[in-house]
Amino acid sequence: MNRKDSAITTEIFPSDMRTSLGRNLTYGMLDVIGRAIVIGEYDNVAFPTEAELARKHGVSRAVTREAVKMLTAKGLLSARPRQGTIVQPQSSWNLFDSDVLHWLLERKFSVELLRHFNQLRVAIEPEAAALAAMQATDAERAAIGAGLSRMVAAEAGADNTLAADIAFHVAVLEGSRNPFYKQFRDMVASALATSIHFTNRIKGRSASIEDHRAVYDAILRRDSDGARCAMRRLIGDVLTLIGEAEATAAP
Amino acid sequence: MNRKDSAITTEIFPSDMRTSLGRNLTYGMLDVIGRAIVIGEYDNVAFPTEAELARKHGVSRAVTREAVKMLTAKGLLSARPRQGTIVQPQSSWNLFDSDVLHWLLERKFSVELLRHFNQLRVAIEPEAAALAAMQATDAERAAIGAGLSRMVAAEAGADNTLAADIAFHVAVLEGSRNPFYKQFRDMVASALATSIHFTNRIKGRSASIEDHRAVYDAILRRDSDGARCAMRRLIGDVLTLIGEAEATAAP
DNA sequence: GTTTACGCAATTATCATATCTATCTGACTT
DNA sequence: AAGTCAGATAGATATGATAATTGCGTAAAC
Repeated sequence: MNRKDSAITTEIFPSDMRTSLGRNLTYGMLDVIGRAIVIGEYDNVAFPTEAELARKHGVSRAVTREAVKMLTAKGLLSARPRQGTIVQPQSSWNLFDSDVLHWLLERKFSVELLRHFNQLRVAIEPEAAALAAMQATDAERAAIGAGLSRMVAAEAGADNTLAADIAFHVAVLEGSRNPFYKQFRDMVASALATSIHFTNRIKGRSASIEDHRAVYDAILRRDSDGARCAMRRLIGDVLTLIGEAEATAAP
Repeated sequence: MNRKDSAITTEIFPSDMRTSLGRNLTYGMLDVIGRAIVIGEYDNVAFPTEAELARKHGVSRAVTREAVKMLTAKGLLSARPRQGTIVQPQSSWNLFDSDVLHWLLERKFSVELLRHFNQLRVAIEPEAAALAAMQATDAERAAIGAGLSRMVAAEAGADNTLAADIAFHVAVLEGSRNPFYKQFRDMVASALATSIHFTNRIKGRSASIEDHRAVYDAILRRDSDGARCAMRRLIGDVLTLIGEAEATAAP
């Protein structure tokens, strides 16, 4: 079969496909199967065999196996002869993988997921700010300041609000000089992108900029406790809003 | 070529191979290549082509491709036609992948890595303890208590010290009822396994047990601030020791 | 002289097929 | 019961051929 005939090709190329993934059949399969797993399509049904998957999507078994292997590496699947391929429990998924994260967010908007995100952020980012206050280089401090400037510019309509917000928070993570903290880039970006629809209407942007500036100022004067508290307040506020939303929605 | 003839087979089967990985050629290749990348074997040399890798290790190209795809999924590699396969910068590696973590730790003992670990723990675990104090179920609280009991038993020689310590900290993470926190299982286990050699001699185990008990007590009485502080003290102590070690070693 | 267009070659991407190996099931034996 | 063996199934591996992509050098065009 020619590649042009593949079901995957017509299914997702070229419009729907995630840009961060490559543009070949293997990545297409990865995306389609990964999304289906996260959606829960195989929750109470047996996962297809390699041969079935290959036939259903119109690709070779080699391509199928490569996609399955990638999903195995991300913790979504495991495969054994005779038993077949099985979906792993969610607890073993690698939630910090940006593909997995993307599929999860794409699934459906969930306030609970947003709360989980921000419960993590409230642990990570204040500590990152504290580390940045102590150890960030001049260039890294400048990047944080640049992020703040972009937020100010965005308020005047000269920049994108979300992009500026992300730039600020990512710059703080970078300033921590700890590779593990830097890993939260994607997570923070996703959390902000998701929560922007949620918080936009509730609370004015100007107050938020003051909160961000407090973080920046503390980092500049190398006040790690101050930076930690300021960042904690920033995210704590969002968390409070989320809690209220859950309380009113759930009664 | 028969599987029994493969270089991988003699290279790593059956003794050296990580037990968490499967026992087939693909996982063998994954382990060998992943380790080589993390060690830095390809830092200033071009990464081999698929054909070369396959020939060098005596396996087929299909197996090689599957291993490369898994490493791509973990962020260590990227592949494009004509350009070849290239090692990604460390910043895009997925450090929360337990394989990557394992290769990193295996590389060589580094106080800096241990510090990075514990700088993350000091963010995560106190917050997890605070969440557990508020939301953990009775069963989860009991699991934390069981971990503490095992630590006491270990002191009397009736249990393994490291395993008990890990059980306690993992139970706290589970008690947070947040899937993102639960992801740090492997990281905390690795950090504890690594740091046990480091802290054992410096500070008595009994003091540590009292610190752990303080966390447990706070969680039991649903005192989230107390749990956060107690856990923070626990890990902060380790961090201080690491800092002192770096200060005396560096100059 | 600079830019564009084109074609070659290298490398990954894909396919098809055959065979091997691990493991589950169930029957058979002890 | 407990152990052993045979068949069936699904993943694991090998092989060789073809397709698609793209970096790069070269020639043509301006």
